[in-house]
Amino acid sequence: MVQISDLSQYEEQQVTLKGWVATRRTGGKIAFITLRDGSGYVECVIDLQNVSEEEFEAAKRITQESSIILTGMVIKNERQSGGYELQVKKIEVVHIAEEFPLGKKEHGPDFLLNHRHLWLRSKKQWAILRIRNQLKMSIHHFFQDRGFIQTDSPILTGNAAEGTSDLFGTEFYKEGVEAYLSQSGQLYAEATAMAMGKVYTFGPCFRAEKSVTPRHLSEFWMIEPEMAFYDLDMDMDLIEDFIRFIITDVFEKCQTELKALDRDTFLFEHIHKPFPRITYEEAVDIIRGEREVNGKNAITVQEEDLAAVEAKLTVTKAEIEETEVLLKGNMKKGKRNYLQSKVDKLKKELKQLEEDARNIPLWIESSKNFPRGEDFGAPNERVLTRLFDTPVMVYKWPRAIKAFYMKRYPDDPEYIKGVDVLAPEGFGEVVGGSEREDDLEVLLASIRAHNLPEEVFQWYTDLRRYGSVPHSGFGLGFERTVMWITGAKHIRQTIPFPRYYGRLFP
RNA sequence: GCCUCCUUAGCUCAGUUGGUUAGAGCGUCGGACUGUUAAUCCGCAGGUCCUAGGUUCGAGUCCUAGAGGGGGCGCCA
Repeated sequence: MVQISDLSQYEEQQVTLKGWVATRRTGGKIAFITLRDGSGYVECVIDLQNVSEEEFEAAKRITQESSIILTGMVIKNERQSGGYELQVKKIEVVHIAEEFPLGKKEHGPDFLLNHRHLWLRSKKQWAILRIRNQLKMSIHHFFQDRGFIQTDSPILTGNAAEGTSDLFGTEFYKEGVEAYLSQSGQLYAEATAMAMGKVYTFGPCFRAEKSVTPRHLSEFWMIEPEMAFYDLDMDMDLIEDFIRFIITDVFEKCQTELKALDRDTFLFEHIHKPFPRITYEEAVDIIRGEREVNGKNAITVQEEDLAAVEAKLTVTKAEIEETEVLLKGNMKKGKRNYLQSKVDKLKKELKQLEEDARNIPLWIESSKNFPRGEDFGAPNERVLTRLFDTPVMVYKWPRAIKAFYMKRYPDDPEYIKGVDVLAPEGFGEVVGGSEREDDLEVLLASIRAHNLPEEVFQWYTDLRRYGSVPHSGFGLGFERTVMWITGAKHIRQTIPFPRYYGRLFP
């Protein structure tokens, strides 16, 4: 059996392809079927000169997503997107599909999610899931090549790493004692690092947050490396190498997929540059417009964005009106369809622009009045990353807003040795990391200060009793990274079957 | 949890200050077409206007409640 992705090896040869009908167009004596087999897409030409009358008639009855086996010659044809087409000689039908619910016309998000099991077959979802696969392999390659041991944290745990409010719990193990689905494997990764040196986990995380947003799932995957004898600077060096490697590797290996997604190449063109490292306090100055970045001011940049949105709003409105006037006249059906779809598209853009025009002023206010000492909100992250071409690393955070296990600066104990990596183009946080507190007494005090139950952290504090060492690690949200690389507008597209508050099926 | 917008045919959407028999495109089905790539031509079918109340001579349109969905914020990865 030949895969579509390998067709270039079979030029001018006869092959048999097995797959599904992605699209089809029939004529009187010629028909076209775009066949997909999971490895790729190929246009197949069914010419009455090459097949029997019966087969041609059968071909005309083949519906979208029917499963078929085609035998024919592989012909080079520059007009086709893959460079090759199949001149069909024989058609075998495996199954004629019922009317497929997903057509060529655009669909709403809820309809698509309800048909996720079928939506996966569409070209963009195919491309995203292939990039997801490549990203996973690139991550493993990066760590494996550097002597890291892949390890697994338990998925069911008695430990709540950062509070219990957003955990899924069950009383299965002992009456009155909650077991939780893990929200992070970090604490266990730390223990494993003390045994193995450098480790990384790649496992599922669960958050019972009722957040229904384009960036949240209740079930997602996270990569959490943990390294013994690493301080924050070494951690940041590793993070930078890591991000640059995975982005570059995916970019090199997934050209076809990125093209199918119309992903612009801005990210990939700038990723080789050094990532700026700024402290929290410097970042606050930038957000509030009190410090400039390469001559760019956060407030004025947003005001310019708003002006641009408003200008575009006027232009779009005029264009819609103009097109609607045209539509009132007489014209051919094809022309009408074209104009109608243009209006639909413009109206959709208009909605988005109106949304932006409503929101940007709120974001500007949020920037101007940002209260020093607090954690960044989405608008603050957005404007900060808006000023850079590459990911930006923000380190040295106020102790009060970060997790209990992060190490204090010995000479500046109100700050901790933590880093957030914010992806450019307004994307926001993809990595959070820190050097861990390795002093037993300081750690215990921190656990108490956060009102966490000391008993369940007994084993964790043991790591500071038996050969405590400086160590660091970080966490990378896998779906967030897929979203970033693919440019997907919604995190729900980055995992085959997304789970979030309100969705358990399919 | 808060703010905001939406729910009309299988899908994406129109539907004017409340007024006869609710429209379009796509898709399906039937037919025409030898090179198509969402958008050639002709024709058929397809609707409890989200649900429950209310106002009115009359409600897809107005009011109230509920359900579902989108976007923003918060929480975060």
